[in-house]
Amino acid sequence: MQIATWNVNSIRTRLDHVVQWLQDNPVDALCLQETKVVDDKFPRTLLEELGYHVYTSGQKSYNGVAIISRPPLTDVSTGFTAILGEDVVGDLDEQKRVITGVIDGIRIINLYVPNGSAVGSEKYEYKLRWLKVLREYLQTLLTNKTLAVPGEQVEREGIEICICGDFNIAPEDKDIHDPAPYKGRIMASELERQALIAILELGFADAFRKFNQETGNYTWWDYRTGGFRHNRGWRIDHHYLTPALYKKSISCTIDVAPRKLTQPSDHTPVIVSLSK
DNA sequence: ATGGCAGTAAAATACTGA
Repeated sequence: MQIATWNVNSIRTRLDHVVQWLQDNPVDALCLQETKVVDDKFPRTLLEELGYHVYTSGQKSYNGVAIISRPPLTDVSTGFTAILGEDVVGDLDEQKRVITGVIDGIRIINLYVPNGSAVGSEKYEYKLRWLKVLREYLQTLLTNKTLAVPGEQVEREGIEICICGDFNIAPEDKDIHDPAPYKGRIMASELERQALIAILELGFADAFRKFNQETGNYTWWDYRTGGFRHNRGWRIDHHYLTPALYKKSISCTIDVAPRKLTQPSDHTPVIVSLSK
């Protein structure tokens, strides 16, 4: 079982790259972020012709997530509200950043965590609030096995979980090419890292760091500063696994090839492989 | 300290990203 994550920065602009990549890397599931398109306009045909099922939660211009899955997903839901209810979630589902479904007993949760703009900004507060609700969402999926519908008990599938996506957080300084100037700044601030740790303490582990402890491994490079050419990047796209899946993981690799293409996304795919 | 580049919506710039 291979599960990949890739922030494509517009699926319509990057469709050729995604189709080519899936032909070269026939993963079981590909989680996309920043699709930037409403569901009706999502370019699904070529992906379906490759033999994939397409599940989307999109909006105009911004955000948007999708799961491209070879077997059909079961128990698909989008947003936090489906699991937590409106009272807890408030307006957080207006931005389309969450989609989940189950294959082979594994719940895949595809996330596009808010960027947060700058520490101290309104968007930063939104990011922290979003991460707090994400923790509740994951806790509910891990433990309660119930839907948020009052009085209704629903047995949920897929208690083993693979969270993946664009977290917009570098967990450690070694995930940043040059951490010093970014100390305390967006994607590296203490409160963001603490919020991520609080989530991982529910029982998730970083698949990539099981296999590689080195710095210099990045998943995003800034368009503006020739970042990729100089490998001035950040590792902000992650897979987090529950213990049984973590044990079963046999590799987690960053594929830098798509970042070298013309007109690339600023992110590149990350793939986790799980043994049977 | 700011902008660099890129995508979207829309028709020129404004907004957002990270």
